[in-house]
Amino acid sequence: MDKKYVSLKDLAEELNVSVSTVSRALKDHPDISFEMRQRVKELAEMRHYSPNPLAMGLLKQETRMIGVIIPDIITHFYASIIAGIESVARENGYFVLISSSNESTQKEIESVENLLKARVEGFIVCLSKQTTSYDHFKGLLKRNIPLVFFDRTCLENEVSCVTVDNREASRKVVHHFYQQGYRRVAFISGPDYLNISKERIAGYYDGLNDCNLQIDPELLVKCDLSTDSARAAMNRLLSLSNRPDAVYGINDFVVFAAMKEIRKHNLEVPNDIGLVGFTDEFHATVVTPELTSIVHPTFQIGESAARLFIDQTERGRMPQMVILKTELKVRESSVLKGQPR
Amino acid sequence: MDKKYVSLKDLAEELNVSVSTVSRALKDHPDISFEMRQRVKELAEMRHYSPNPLAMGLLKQETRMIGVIIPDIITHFYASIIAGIESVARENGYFVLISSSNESTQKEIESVENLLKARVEGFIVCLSKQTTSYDHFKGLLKRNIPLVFFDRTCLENEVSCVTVDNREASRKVVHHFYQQGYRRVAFISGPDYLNISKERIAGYYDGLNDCNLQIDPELLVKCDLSTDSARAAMNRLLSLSNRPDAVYGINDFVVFAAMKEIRKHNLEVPNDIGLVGFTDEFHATVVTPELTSIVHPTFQIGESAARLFIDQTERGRMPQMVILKTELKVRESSVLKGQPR
DNA sequence: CTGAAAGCGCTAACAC
DNA sequence: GTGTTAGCGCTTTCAG
Repeated sequence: MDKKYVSLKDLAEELNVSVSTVSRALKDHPDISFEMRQRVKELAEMRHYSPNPLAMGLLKQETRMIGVIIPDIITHFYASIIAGIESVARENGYFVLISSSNESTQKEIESVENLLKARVEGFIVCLSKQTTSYDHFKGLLKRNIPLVFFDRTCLENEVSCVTVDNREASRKVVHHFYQQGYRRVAFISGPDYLNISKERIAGYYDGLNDCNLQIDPELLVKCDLSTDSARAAMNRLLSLSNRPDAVYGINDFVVFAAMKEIRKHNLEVPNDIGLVGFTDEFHATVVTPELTSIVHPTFQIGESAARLFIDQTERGRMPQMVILKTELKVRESSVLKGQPR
Repeated sequence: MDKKYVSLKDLAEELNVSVSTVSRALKDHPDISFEMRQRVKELAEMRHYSPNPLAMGLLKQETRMIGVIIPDIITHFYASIIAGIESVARENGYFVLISSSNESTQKEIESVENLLKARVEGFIVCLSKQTTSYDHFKGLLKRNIPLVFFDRTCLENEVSCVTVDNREASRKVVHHFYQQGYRRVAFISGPDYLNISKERIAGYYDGLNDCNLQIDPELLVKCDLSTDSARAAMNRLLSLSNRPDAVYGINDFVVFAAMKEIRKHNLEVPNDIGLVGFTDEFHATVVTPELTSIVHPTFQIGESAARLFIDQTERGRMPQMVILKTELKVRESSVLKGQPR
């Protein structure tokens, strides 16, 4: 099989000039005569020349590759963020190498190592839900390798992060429930060490306080974000002697599980129990009743993360924090059909 | 900023030997003394040496990168296939570069060009729904660049393809409807030039014939796979003087749209109209009633595609066709609650 | 205005 | 056993 790509050398030979002349001509170096530039460019065009990124990378010590580590790629939330990252990356001439941690710290560490071996220039990461030790990321910082976290973050003081106004969002949810006439608002949260859990819990409390609702520890339950544990959490709520009349879930996935559990108990959404989710995945509009949810600006999260990354890599910017606004999209699952109680 | 990675040269200098000695020692070349091998390996370990893939790629003219082009990354179907591709790729030391066509032929062509510029070794592709001319892929074949299609395929005689038993699957759907007592089975298909449309229509006819149901051209409607056109298609069916009592959709997405339209007309699933989808995305179990659907073995599709790719690249295998089995997962949307009619 | 040469990190053929 | 050298494709001094 013959060579697949033409090199500068090939062009040079064909034109009977040196490689360096060709190289310069293609970059419009002023030293090169106009005529020569024309000739070179013409031939390059004709032969479909494209510079070999490997050679460039080797020379410049840069690969134009960004390593992205996410818990998984099949959740709409992450897929959509990746789309955002990709779009900014592409605009700036970067490629994206994706690696899934499958929510396992072990695989997350491996992902870092593998991507490093591939010589990515830096990382954009959403922590696995298991991860509580951050040594593998501290190592990157020590080596001055650019790093950006989104959604689930850590080391916030030293690393660029992109999140949403989790606390404010949660507060809005409680307000909304209150306005609809719900009075016993429960929250199904995630693991305590995750920033998103902490922030959303804080906002939940804020909201309860704002509305003069009593904080009842029984109404704050936790799950590990899996379907099973979400169901279990919902069951705990349903078995309370004084069960909630509204449930807010840390993400839509959890809420879908809760919804099924509620139905199993022959209770009805929204009249017996109001329901609000977080993320607003596509499915939110597919379920019946349609799910009220905090809209996560997923694509923009990706875009912001990529932009922070590039700022850091190319312009040496200091780490910064970007907090995006969310919005409560009210649908059927939290709107009382009868008169508000 | 100092150098981020240690090179063979660094190791060589530290050990006062030549670069080639180090290189050979690390590969357990028999020429090198056992003692030297030990010393070299030890230091390499200590310094976290990892070979520079750019240098290797330049030398060997290979990048170990696979270009993957998909209509989009946020649909569960594609995301899940990518996960499959990635898993096999990783096992075999390949990286995956993903590029979305956004269902546009133009962007598909650009994706090919960009990935080529990045020097991917070959492609795994699912055609955009717009694509009817295949010149950009023929070009790859001419240049002997490995190519594998999945799901939406073309050039089947010259290119490796991974699909599912579309025809058989459709037939099974019609049989199922028939057994449940449905008699006017409609099919919402996609654009005619797509292989998946053709094959599923063929199976739909097969099924009707098997069951001695009359083929009524009014019951075969087409959409461009968008929500809007799916809704329009469903509306056409609902406005028929003799409307269908069962609807089969070319994918779940289309069926969700149809479901909404049915509800708008105050008809009930499954009693007024039975519903079956294709793909079995996660949402299938989230909607009410839960959706009966053909289970698409998405992860395996990805795995197979990647394996075909590697067979072709590394073992020079001829193009082949892999057809995976599907299964009908019966849920609520197609099971009559009252007595079968 | 253009060419020669070095070097990015690595391997392999060829010395010795 | 180990070192030397050339070369993969490219840019960039330094010469001329």
